[in-house]
Amino acid sequence: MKFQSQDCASVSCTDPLSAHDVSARVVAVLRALSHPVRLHLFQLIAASEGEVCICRIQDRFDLTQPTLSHHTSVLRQAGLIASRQDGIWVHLRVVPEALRDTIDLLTGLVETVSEPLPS
Amino acid sequence: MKFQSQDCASVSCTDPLSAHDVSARVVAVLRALSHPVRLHLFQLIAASEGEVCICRIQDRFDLTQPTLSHHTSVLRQAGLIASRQDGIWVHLRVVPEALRDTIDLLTGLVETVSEPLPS
DNA sequence: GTATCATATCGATGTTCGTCTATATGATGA
DNA sequence: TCATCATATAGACGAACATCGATATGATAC
Repeated sequence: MKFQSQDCASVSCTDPLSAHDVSARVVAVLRALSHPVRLHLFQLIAASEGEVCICRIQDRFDLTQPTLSHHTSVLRQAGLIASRQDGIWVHLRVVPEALRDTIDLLTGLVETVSEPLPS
Repeated sequence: MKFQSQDCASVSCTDPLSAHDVSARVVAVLRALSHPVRLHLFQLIAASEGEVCICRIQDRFDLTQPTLSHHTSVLRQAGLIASRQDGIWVHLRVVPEALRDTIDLLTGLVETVSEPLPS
């Protein structure tokens, strides 16, 4: 008898509650933070009281000004930070709500695994 | 008088508790999950009871087998999943501890912002 | 007005990533 | 042994990304 063109005997996997658009936004946030410079940048801004001037951040990195500007732009487009113009300077602040969905999704995944047998 | 070659009058930003190696691992985890296919893949595995056979996952994606194999490899190298060989088949399971540091770091960032004036 | 500053944008370049086809690996059944 | 299966690996190729130098933008001081 030929080898049955069959899958293994394990149970099929099920899709977790759709929410495709949520996943898309979460992916965008994860992508924005998945670069060492941007994660550090975000940490610096978050650790500041309220907001930080970009000029105070530049010398923390061994990168040119356009490169830093690019990274802040990525964070801004992901909704993770917002900026306020103050004369010549630009002050950055974190938008904490932007992380909510991401944290919730990751936490949910861990909990799903920890409790494999929901009654 | 010339324009002072000076920074703005805002306060300097401070580095949050070093932990450079933690950040590096967190970045690796974020990178691994920052692709729609891999996030979905991870969700499918996490939503399964204990583990899933790869053969059960393939048809959920419109991708070739080598491409899926590549993505599972990325998740495995990030420590997010582990695999068990069972004859011809390979079963995948989530390693929930791998997400701990990442969740903690992100949660910490949000809390830092929410409470701008620690006494 | 002009000069000078902080920041943003443009365009180029090398590197990394995602995907594919083709093939290898290693296990199973006959 | 040999054929067939599930999965992994190799190599190629185009797309996306990180970085840079050069330049633009727009605000301030004179």
